[in-house]
This record gives sequence, structure tokens and C-alpha cells, in this order.
Amino acid sequence: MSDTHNERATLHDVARVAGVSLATVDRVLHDRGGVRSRTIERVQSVVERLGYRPDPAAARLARKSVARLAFVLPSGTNTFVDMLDKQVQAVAPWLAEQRASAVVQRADVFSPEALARDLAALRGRCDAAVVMGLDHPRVRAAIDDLVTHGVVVVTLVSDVPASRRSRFVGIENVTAGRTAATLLGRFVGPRAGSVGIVLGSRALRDHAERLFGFEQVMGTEHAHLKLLPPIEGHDLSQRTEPLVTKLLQRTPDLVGLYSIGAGNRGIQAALERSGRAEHIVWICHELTPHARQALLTGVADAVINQDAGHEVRSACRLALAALSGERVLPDQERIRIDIFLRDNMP
Amino acid sequence: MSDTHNERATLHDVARVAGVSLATVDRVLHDRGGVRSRTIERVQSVVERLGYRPDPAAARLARKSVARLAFVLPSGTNTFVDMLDKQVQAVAPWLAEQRASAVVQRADVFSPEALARDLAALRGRCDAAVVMGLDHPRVRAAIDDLVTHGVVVVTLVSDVPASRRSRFVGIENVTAGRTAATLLGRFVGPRAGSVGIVLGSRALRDHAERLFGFEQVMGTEHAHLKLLPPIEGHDLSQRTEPLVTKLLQRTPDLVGLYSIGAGNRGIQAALERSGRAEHIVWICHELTPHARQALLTGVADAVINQDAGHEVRSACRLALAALSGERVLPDQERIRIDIFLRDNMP
DNA sequence: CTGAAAGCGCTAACAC
DNA sequence: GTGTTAGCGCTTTCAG
Repeated sequence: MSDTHNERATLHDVARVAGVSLATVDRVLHDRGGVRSRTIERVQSVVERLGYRPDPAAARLARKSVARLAFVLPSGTNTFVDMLDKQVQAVAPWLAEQRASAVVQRADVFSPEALARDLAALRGRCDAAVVMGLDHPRVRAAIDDLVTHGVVVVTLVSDVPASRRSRFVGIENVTAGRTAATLLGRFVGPRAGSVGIVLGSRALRDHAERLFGFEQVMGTEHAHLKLLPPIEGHDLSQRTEPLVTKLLQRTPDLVGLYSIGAGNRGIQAALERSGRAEHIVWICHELTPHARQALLTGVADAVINQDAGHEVRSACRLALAALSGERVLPDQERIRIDIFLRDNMP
Repeated sequence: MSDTHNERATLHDVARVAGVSLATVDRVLHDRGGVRSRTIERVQSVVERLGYRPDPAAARLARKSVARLAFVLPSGTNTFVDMLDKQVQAVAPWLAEQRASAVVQRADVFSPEALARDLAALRGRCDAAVVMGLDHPRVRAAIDDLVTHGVVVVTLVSDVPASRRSRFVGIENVTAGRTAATLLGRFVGPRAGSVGIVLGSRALRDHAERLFGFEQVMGTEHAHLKLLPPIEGHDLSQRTEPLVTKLLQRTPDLVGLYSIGAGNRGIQAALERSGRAEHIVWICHELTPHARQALLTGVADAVINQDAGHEVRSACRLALAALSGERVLPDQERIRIDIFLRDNMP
């Protein structure tokens, strides 16, 4: 007989082989402390040798407490954020089965101070925090502080890579920007002209990264198109609409428009009112009901999307896995850069 | 107090309220028979009233037997099929945790008789079958026969809609064809010319559906392009390569090529040898390593994909859910029509 | 510091 | 036909 058994090793096996009790193995596994370091080593070596993996079903069943997840999402009127919010409500029954619960909190994401304060307030009130926020030293510090106090932090949509968050759930935004550029360039075709860019704020990491990827590909692959300086619309339709209207007026040769962030209703209105929507390739992000409409009417030519449902489920799975040491299937957690045309909308 | 409790109802609760034992409730829930019909009704009404849902974790833990899944995939040298095969191996550890196991069987999918025979042989040898096969009366009958004998059947990639299969896991292929047409039409742009089509066989439902969707959009939206009669390459590179080479020779104005099925290595080779790859927009399906390469070198312009990993996991989840009555999240099981350009490959 | 024992909610054998 | 009971593999008191 070899050391690799056909049957999975159980806690009992580990305890027996290590010559200790179930409770001690459990203490070591969840480092709850109160175990001699020699014992710890012995148990760990047995765990290793037996290739022990806890059975998640059994763990869930036995667990008394529920894991508390807190989602921190931007306040305001962003439709995509509302979709995320709804998806959190939608996973509630599933979470309950996993002995977990989730609440959503809205925070002023454009203000590092406010966000940092809200994050600090989470300490002790949740076991894991899923945060969509801006990449700023204050925010990074707040995240690190949470992690120090044992809270699992997962960043969502927009990463804070320098922080000690355990995971990021979202798309690769540089790649998304490159994808937008390729689509826009190919859709415009051989025509010459200018291309406009609208973003929420350069302080948002996802926006900055998309811009970077977009400019990269436009510069090298579609150099005959002239990139106009980006416009900042703060993700608000009331601000993007007049800005884009002015852009249209002063740029008669506009052939393409890339909208990096939110505020797409304003852009759509401006494009439609100008009567030039047909001749301008417009690419935006996130398949909200409005974007869907714009795609159907032909005002938008492509929408690059990240699946809100997938992101929320993934964030939950990763947070719970980090809390309980469960296995994750990395493949399943990769968020895709979805491209939607009029034809392949779900 | 109302009937809706905060706490989930358990089997115990149902048994107590219905005034029967655990075993009886279990019998009713899994209709194992041997229960008076009056008792059955009473139990069922209590289940309803209490909103009882079995706890999947507890069920999995208690279950002695393992559910046996059998995947039936096409034999031959199709790379995408190999990817599915690998994904089945990859979920094995997860399946083991769910008290389930999976085996892969290869069958001659182009022969209804052979496929039907292989399906019949599955009876009694598995609890659920995941089948990728062609839509043919013989195959349909074989599936129905399995279902009659208590086997859960899930179709994969190519559906057999008239059968009694419990679910289909795959993309909407008409929509996929439409998507291909939109991409091809927009990438070709204002140029005039002919568009070629290569498929495996019209007898494969997914191929027929893609063709339908493609022709639909090409005819209405890109009518200036001339659609050539489709070529059948039986999903084999040895056959597609000479066919496409001939197509290229006799069609000097070829501006686009849509390859609906497999055999893409042959098409790629033909395109490259012709020296006209740059001027022909080529769109194909499934992001295999070769397709990826073709996209990188620019020979392919877009790849429409269905995620093999997602499909396999989804098929497993649906089969297990059908066997155990667990809840499914429909959202999570929707297979997306992925569009890959050079820039957004995973 | 360590161990024993009581469940979690279900399945499945076995009794009546 | 129906009930009783012993686990599944873990977590979590509560005793030492």
C-alpha cells in the first residue's frame, strides 16, 4: 500500500495518524491558537502527507455562524452599479445555503476620504468586504487596515493592486481598451477622421487602464485616425451630454467615439440629436438597458461588457473560499471581456 | 406568527408537522413508493406550506452512492472536442466532492446508428448522460429510451430539441451565425465581392442553425456581398484544405470566409498559401490553440467561441441538479456567445 | 494546551 | 406502509 489512498482522507484520519484529537487538528487547520508548536508541526506534516482536503459540504453543515459579506458600491445613479446591487440580492438564497449573508452599502467613491471612512466603519461588522472603489493611497490604507483586522477584502470592477486585498474580480481593463480600439478601427474602416474619448475620471483605475489600452492600439494600428483629447464626464449623463454635443459641433470629421465609463444616456442623446449617429462608430461599456437599446437602434455599434451576475457570484465564491479555505476553480472565476453586437445580446 | 419562518424548514419540521417519520418524508420526496397516497398528499402539502427546500450540503454528505455521469463526445480529431474532454477530466475533483464521477466516451457522431447504439449501451451504466450528437430520429429515439429508463440526458453543443432531454447546454447557434455575419460584413466594409462558407455537415443541427442565421443577416444587411454556396468539409482539415484552395482559385473576388464548423487548420493553411489572407476577412468558431494562433497572425479576424470549461461545468451542474432536485441559477448556466479578437483572448 | 461528545440536515439500512 | 437509527465529515461547546 502506498501513501496515496483512493479514498479521501478525513479529519479523523489525520487525527488518528497524528495521534491527536479531532479538536486539535481543527485548531491547527484554522490556526485558532492554543496548540504546542511541536504538535502543530506534526499535524501539518500529516495533513500534507495524507493530502487532506476538508469536505466543504460537511464544513458548511456543521458551521453555526454565518459569514457576513459587505458589498461597498458607488452611490449615485450609475445603472451598472444598480445591476451589481440587484445581483447581490439575487444570490441571497444561494448564500443562505452556504451559511453566508450579504449586505450592500453605497459610498461616495469619488471621494477617497469618504470611502476610507466607510471602509473603516466595516471593521468588526463583516467577515469579508467586496469593494468597488478608486485607487488612492487613503483607500489602499483603509483596505490594508481591514485586512490587518482579519477582514477578507476583494476588489470589484476597479482594482487597488497595491493593497493587500486577497483578490480582484473584474476584467483586464487595458485589454478591454485595446479591444475597443480594434473594433472601432475596423468598423470605421478606411475612412479618415477624428475619434473622441469620454471617460468618468482619470482617477478611476479602470478608466485610466482602458484609456491606455485604447490609445496604444489606435496609435499603432489605426494611425490614420486622429485621437482627440479625452473628455471627463464624471460618469454623469447631465455632464456628458453637453460635452459631447459641443464635441460634435466643433469636430465635423468625427468618425468614432469611445465612451470609457458611464453617462452613456447623455452621449446617446447627443449623438441622436446631432443626426450624425449613423456615421459615427460609437463603442461603450456595460450592457445596461440603455446600451442595449442603443445597440438595437444602431446608435451604438458595440458594447464591451463585464457580466454583473458573474462578477457578484465570483466575488462571493472567492470571499467565502478565502474565509473557509475552500478550493477555487480559477477558470470559473475569470471574468470575460464580453463583446456585444446587435445580434448576440443575451 | 405567520407560516413563513425566518429559519429554513428542515426535513424534521416537515415530518413533525405532517405527523410522520423522517423516512416517510424522504420516500415522498424521492418518490421511492411504498407510501399511501393520502400520506403522500399530506406530506406534499406540508412541504409546500413550509416552503421546504432540501439542504444540498446535508444531502451530499449523507449520500452513500456516487452519481455516475457519462459524456458522449464525437470521435475523431476535433480539437474543440478534445478541449471538452480535458475539461471533463478537470472537473473530476469537484465532482468527487459532490459524490459524483464522470467518464468520457467517444462515438461516431456522423452515424446515427452507431450513436444510437452507443447511447442504448449506456442504460444502467450511468445515472446521467451528456450527449453531443446529431439531430436524427434514431438518435432522438435513443435519447427518449434512456430517459424512459430513468437516465437524465443533457445535450451539449448541438441540441436534439424534439427529444425528452432535460436540458441543452450550448449557445444559440442561429444567433451565433447572425453575429458572424455582422462582424464579417462590418469588417469587409464597403468593398464588394464574394463570401465563402465552409461547414461540417448540414445534418449537424448547430451547423445548420449557424448557416441559417448567417445567411439571414448577410442577405438583409450586407446584400452587396455575394454569398457562395456552402462547402461541406466534414470537420476535417484534410478535406477543407483542398476545397478552400479550389474555392480561392476560382473566386478572385473573395472578400470573406465564414467557417461554421471544424477543420480550421486546413482553411488556415489554404489561406496562408494563397497569399491573400490579408485581404480576406475570415471568421471561424471555437478558440482552439490553432484559432488563437490564426488570430494572432491576423489570418483569422474574429473567432466566435463557446467556453468549453463553462459548458462542461454547466452540464455537470444541470445533470446533478436534475438527479437531486437541487436549485439551478439559470443565469449562471447561460452559455455566452464569446467574440474573440486578437486583443481580448484569455 | 488537549480531548470527548453533541450535533448540523440528510440518506439508507433495517425493524416493525 | 411506516418508523427507528446509525452515520456522512466537520464545527463547536464544554471538560479536563
